[in-house]
Amino acid sequence: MTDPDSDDNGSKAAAVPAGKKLTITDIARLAGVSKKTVSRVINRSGLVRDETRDKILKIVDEYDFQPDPQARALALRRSHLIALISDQPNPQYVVDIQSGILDGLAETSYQLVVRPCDRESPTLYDDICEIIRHQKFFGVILTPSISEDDELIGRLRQIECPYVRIAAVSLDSPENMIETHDYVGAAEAARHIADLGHRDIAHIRGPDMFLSAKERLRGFRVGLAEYSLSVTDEYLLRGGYTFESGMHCGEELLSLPKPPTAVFAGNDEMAVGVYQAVRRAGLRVPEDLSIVGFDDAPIATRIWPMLTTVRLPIRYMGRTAVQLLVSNHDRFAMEPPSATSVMPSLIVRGSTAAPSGS
Amino acid sequence: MTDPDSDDNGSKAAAVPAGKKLTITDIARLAGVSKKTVSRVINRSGLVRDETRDKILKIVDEYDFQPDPQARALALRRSHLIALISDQPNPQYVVDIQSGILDGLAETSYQLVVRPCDRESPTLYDDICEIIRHQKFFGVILTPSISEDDELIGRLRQIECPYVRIAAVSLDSPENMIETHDYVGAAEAARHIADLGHRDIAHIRGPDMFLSAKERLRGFRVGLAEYSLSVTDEYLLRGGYTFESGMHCGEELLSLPKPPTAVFAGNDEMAVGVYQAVRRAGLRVPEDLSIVGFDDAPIATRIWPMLTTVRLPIRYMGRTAVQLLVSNHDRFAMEPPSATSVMPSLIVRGSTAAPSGS
DNA sequence: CTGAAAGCGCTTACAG
DNA sequence: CTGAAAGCGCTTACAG
Repeated sequence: MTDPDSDDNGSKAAAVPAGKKLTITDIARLAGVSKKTVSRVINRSGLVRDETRDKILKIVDEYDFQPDPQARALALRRSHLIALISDQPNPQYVVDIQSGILDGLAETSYQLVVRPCDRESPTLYDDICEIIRHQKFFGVILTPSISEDDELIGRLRQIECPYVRIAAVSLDSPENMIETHDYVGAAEAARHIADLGHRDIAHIRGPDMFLSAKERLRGFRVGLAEYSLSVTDEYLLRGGYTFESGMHCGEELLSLPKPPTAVFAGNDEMAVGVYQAVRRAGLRVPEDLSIVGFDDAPIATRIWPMLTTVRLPIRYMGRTAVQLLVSNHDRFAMEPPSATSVMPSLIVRGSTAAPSGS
Repeated sequence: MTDPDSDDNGSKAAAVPAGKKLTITDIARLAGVSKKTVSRVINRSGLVRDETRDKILKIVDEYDFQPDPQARALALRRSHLIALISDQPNPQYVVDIQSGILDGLAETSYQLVVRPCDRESPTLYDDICEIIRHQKFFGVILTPSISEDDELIGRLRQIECPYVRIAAVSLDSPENMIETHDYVGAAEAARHIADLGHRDIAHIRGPDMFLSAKERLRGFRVGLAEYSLSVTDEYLLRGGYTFESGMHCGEELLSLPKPPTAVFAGNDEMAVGVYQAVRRAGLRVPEDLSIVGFDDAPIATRIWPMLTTVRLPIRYMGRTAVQLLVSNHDRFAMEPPSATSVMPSLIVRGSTAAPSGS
């Protein structure tokens, strides 16, 4: 009655209620040390005798003790919540990135919170900073195109929020970047098209807001240049990374006095739009027009003929991003990733062939 | 020096540091009441004089005070985290459900945590219960097919975790269900096909694990029965809700001595697989085979001809699910949804036409 | 190397 | 209707 620790069990050593979760106090009592020492072991703050540490770790393991996330967050003023901040329109990209992040987070106490955003919102920066502060997010992962927004990054730095940006080129110091080198994939696409013998080659670039649009165009030009080829002005169109814009650009290209024999679309959505334009014109892929996309979206293998495209290891990128983020700021929780840069690869399928004239 | 409240500001009323966030103690001091009274107002526990409440609310508004989520969760033993537990293979479904949930959560302090799962995992139930207990999730939202798992639901009840299940039919008491009535959509598909004059009608059903597969078959049969039609055994195939399975079933149907003139695929993925089979056989959609899908996935409008299919308001379902979940257990945070049941609708496009023989 | 005290920002009985 | 005390389960200076 006078011992506050023996609330629902008389015996001391066995004072571990079955269903109830242990606290750091229970562990301390079981190990015969103070809470502070247990805390030190859990947080690997060193300065604990090996013997003491081992004894505590044994008990922690035995009872599968995990510190309460909310209590910890309250005391540390920092949660174990990681937010994915994204304005990605491609659902497959979103799901793959999430899967990758969750792969990286498996077996840890970190949780993934999803925070889509809209770059058009006038209160975007304030909203993001406010939620980070209020929820005490451990850090955030940013995908294109919001990852390319330097003003947002400035705000994140200001509130000292750890972040990792996923983008086509390096925009930041390496510890904050996953680079996807879209440039390289686009150059590969160019070489493939040139190798097939095409000379009248078009490109439908993505919107200015996406750095990837610029990079894919740049890489494509470099790849063509290796064959002394280039994209002439009338063959260079601008789409919006949407199916509809791809279709319209496709129609425009096909209505040219001399239509191109091959087109590299900035992403698969637009590439599929070009298929549509080809069909509507009563023409065929790849006989009348070779098409290359970028993304390797599911539709690339659903459509007929299957789309030659460039693949990015998106799930792997998610895993790497979270490893980078966590290992930078909690080096005991996670190993740093072996590489922070990934390479796109060309997947050749049925939508590309030699031009029929050749 | 002797007043602990005046840490970085001498004046009392203005003792509100700019960047720092206010706590309930600050609000109490500003309002000249105790923390407990502020807490009562925030939690709407009544028993506060109107005058006092108004004064406090005014200050809460003025300083935009929001209680600390971790402190609250620690004291209440319950967080404001809502988990989406899902084994949905369709990325568009996942993204749409998430968007809907986030719509419902906008302007609240609830956060969405994503927890994909694998029904094959032997430790699935334990893993889910453990994470719920440890993170003190406010509640969970379940999508097909995991939402159809009664054993999991039993475990959730056991640990008293609030949940909402999204499923084709009612499997639970109404306060825990969003019903999607796949049955109704499938019956519509049947009527449409029958109306066009088809008599040799096939169905590719989904896997047993999905209740939706059963319901879509059931609804389809009922719709056909209204026209005194039925699906004969040789025209009833089983797929796996995947593109490949749809293609194989399509090939099987086309190789029949008397192939069907129309097929209702259990989802769009399989429907697109049938397109592929038709093309490989050198035939055409819809001239040689009419095809109807289910989902209205993005690909439905990308493929040629565009796919006649059944649409479910998935984003709306997500919003409704979260409204139901939160309003059931925190009636001040959210209004209950106006309806907990949604209806599928048939979208007629180019993949269906009268049979060529007619 | 280890611990007692105070604190993170809330809420829950218990008084009054 | 309102408040002082204790507690949720952790960690942070500060001692020793």
